[in-house]
Amino acid sequence: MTETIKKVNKKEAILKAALQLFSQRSFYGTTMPDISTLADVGAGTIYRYFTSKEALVNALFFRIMTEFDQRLESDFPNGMDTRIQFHHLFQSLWGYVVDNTQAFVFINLHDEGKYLDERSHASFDKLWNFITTIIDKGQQRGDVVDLDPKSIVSLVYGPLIPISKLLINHKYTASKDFVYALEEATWRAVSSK
Amino acid sequence: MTETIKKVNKKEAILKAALQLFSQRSFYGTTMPDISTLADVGAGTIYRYFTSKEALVNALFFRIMTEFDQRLESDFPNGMDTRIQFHHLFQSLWGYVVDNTQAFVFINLHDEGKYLDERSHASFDKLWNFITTIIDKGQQRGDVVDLDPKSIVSLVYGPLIPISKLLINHKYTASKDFVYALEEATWRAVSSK
DNA sequence: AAAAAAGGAACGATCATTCATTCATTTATT
DNA sequence: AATAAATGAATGAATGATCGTTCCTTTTTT
Repeated sequence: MTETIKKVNKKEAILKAALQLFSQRSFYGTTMPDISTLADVGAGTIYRYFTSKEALVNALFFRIMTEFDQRLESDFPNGMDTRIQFHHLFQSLWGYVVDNTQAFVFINLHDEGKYLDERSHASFDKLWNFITTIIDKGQQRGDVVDLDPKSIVSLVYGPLIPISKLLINHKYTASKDFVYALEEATWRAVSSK
Repeated sequence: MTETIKKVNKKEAILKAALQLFSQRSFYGTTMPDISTLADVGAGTIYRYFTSKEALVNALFFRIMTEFDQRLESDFPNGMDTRIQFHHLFQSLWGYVVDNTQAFVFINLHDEGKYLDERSHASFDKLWNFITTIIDKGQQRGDVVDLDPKSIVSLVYGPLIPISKLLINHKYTASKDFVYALEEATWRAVSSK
């Protein structure tokens, strides 16, 4: 199975290099030779795994969004009350950004790119819709303030964008206590009480 | 003075076109021919006003950050209490984003670009530092929750990033009442009480 | 030995930028 | 006032560099 392992290694090396460069320099600011050099593969090898630069960015975007969404949706406390659900949402959101800062920067740098295909857009919408649904149910129970769900999702998700830039530049450290204090502050904004 | 007027018009046409294209397609995704076509000037004309593509993006970034900062700092209620200062901050922040959505998208798409010079970085830091100072003083008075100022600034500034993307796509309308309700929600997060 | 994978030189396209030239306006000369 | 000379803003074809991609060759695997 050396063959398969190598194949996987090459493909993963390309995706890893692409993530690093796209998150630092953006899609158009990154060249295929840049990626092949960092991945330590020949320029032509990339095209054995991805039909084009666009196909590569879409494969990466879709994979990252799917992993992100799974992290939010897995172990979600479906039966529990709103505050507990919010706790799970907030902590898994912050947990993902702390553990995958580069991926989160990549997402927010590219989510409006015209090179993204339908599948990529759908994967982004899936995560956004999941958060919206949680907020929506909280509102139906009367636990979440009666505001446009889009605003509330932005209130929860938005702060992570500047935070992820600080994390990348090592100008921020997200300790457990820290994140919990921010959860409480955000809950104060979102709660109906 | 026809000459001067024409000069100003060309320069402004170039900056206007550059803002539109950079905010839609990013710096590297926009070509100089793209800009000259949209501005309705010859390709070489851009180089009469800006020495390079980098000089153009820096001129634009600096101008936009300076205008944004002036909007926040002008008429700021320096003597007043924290809640009133927060009201002014929040409303001028949202007011700017609603009136200059394209500019705000441009800022957040390019603020980490390696093509930005020292002057551009300083203009970004100036705005960020202004907000930080307001939060800091509120904390000293005991009115603002005792959290890292960077987190609090992100809590106030961050939500505007997804909101600006929704505004660009005409999927969000920011009415007066709406923004005021969000101000109150955000104040609940930020307030020490 | 045959087949698959990998490599990288080479290709046409397109990039940022340059520069010789045009042309409208101002200044100088009569 | 009329005309000629000078100016400099504007242009866009041309340039060298670099892009994404291809394809022939070499290496590795079976």
